[in-house]
Amino acid sequence: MLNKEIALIFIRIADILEIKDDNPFRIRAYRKAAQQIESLSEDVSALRDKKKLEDIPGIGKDLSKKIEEYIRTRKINFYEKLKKQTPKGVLEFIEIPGVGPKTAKVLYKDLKIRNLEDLQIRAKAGKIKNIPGLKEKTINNILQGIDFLKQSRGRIPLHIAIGISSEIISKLKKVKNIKRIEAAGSLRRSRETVRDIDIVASSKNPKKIMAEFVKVPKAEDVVAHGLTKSSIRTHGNVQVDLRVVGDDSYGAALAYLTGSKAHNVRLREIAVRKGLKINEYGVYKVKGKARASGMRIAGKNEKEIYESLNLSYVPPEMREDRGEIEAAGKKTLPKLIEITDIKADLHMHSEASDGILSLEEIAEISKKKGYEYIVITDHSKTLGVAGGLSKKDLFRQMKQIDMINKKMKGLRILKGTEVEILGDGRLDYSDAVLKELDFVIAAVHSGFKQPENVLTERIMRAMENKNVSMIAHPTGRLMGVRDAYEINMEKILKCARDAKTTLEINSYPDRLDLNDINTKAAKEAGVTIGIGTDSHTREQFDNMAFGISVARRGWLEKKDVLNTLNLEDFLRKIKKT
DNA sequence: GCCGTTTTCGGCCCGACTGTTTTCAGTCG
Repeated sequence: MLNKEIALIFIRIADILEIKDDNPFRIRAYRKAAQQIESLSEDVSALRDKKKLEDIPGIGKDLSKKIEEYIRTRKINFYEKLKKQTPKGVLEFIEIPGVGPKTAKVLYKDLKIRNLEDLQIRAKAGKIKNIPGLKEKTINNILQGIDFLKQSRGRIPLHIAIGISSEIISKLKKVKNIKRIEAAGSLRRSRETVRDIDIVASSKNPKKIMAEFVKVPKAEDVVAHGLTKSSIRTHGNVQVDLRVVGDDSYGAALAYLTGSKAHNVRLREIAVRKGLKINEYGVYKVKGKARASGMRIAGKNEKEIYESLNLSYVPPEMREDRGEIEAAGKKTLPKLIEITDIKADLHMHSEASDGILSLEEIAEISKKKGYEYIVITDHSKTLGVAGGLSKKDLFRQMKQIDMINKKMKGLRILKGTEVEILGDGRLDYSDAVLKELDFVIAAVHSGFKQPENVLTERIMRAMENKNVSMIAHPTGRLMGVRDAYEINMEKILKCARDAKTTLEINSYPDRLDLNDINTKAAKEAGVTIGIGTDSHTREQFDNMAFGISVARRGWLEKKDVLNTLNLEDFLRKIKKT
């Protein structure tokens, strides 16, 4: 996929143009284009072949030419030229919190500082002097920002962020006069990682809330402390922002802080066209030409904000400017799947392979979860490191499951496996063995570096096997450890649909695989999705919520997901003949 | 650089907080 590479280049171009003080709208055009390209499920090369590059919103004549140039030559001349004009270290400067293009420019142009190290040394030595706008406090902030950047580049996983935010929210809920409070931002949109945590609250006494917020035990230091807006940094170096508004503005503030930015900009553009103005306090009728605040027509809750624009309410997970605005205008938004729609967990490991729970324990917990059925899917023999089951072990487990099912009421355990897809696409058990099972998951755990066509063929061969019901974690990524392996997703999706093989959303927080974008593409291709937790321990059963988040971000409805079916329909649906 | 039921040119979303100012620029979301 070249999409990511091209998106990154466009972001870099925007960064450099910003430092060069170029036309801000031109800069925005590059950023918007990058965001749209990242959201594509189809490879840009495929779109180029169909001559559809200019159909991408935000891509016009010029940018489509640049994309074509990159596909052809793996380079964009314009970018290469820009890079030559800007020292590499300078681009790092704008990643420092509190340092933007203007300061970065001063640092390299007036002070001739080349990189982060250099900056840190000279700032510490007190050698940054006599520069307008750069006094002691700012320099201190820059030094702190560098520390921050060095400690934690990048984003934190969603589940960690949820832990931090719920702890802070439960503390603040106890403060007198607080009316409503919840997490907003990318956390509320359930992005797989978040950069910082945004919390919104309503109260008659914001000052009091602010005072409590900046001294929560989690706070390492206070980044900003204002009347309605404050930021802290936690011991784990995560920034948390709190915004407090009056209760009549709560919905507006929540929508504003939930974003995404791209989604909000679209909303505001629609508002302008209707003679309205949206800010974090509400929706206002604009009087005459003056932008002075006119009559307020919405703001108490999010729903009335969308209604004031004649749009359906958009669930937070969809607010990415990936077509939801258009669908909300046409009132054709999908009714997203809920966690209560789930009737089964399709992917679970017992102590027989690398899990720690017995079959009985798994059954007990699953019953408590309200599931109607589950599938036990231990590893197959070749995956020795994970205690893969020999054929003999597998048959023993099947017998054991029969016995438990006989005794147990209210839950049916199905016999399954997570069978290895071997290097050449053969499976780790013979068809004669596999056909004895109710539900077969096949997965790749080796040979990640095979060339794209080999890996794609390998998975397709597995999908075409009559006994294979589902492919687990289809792209193999492990966040923070390794990227997805190279496969041709378009071919995989087509094959999955034709072979009637389900693709998994693996709910394990480091996997979330398929991801949101591939999930949406799968739905559009007519592929059935199954959601599994890949549980090895008791706690991991709860990860289903993360799988549901991905499904919702991929626009899935109940009918798109295999394990929302009751047992009877499920068994009928997975028959491939 | 993109885009068009007001336009192929002239628009392009909106406000809070900080630090260093003395009325505001820079940064952030």
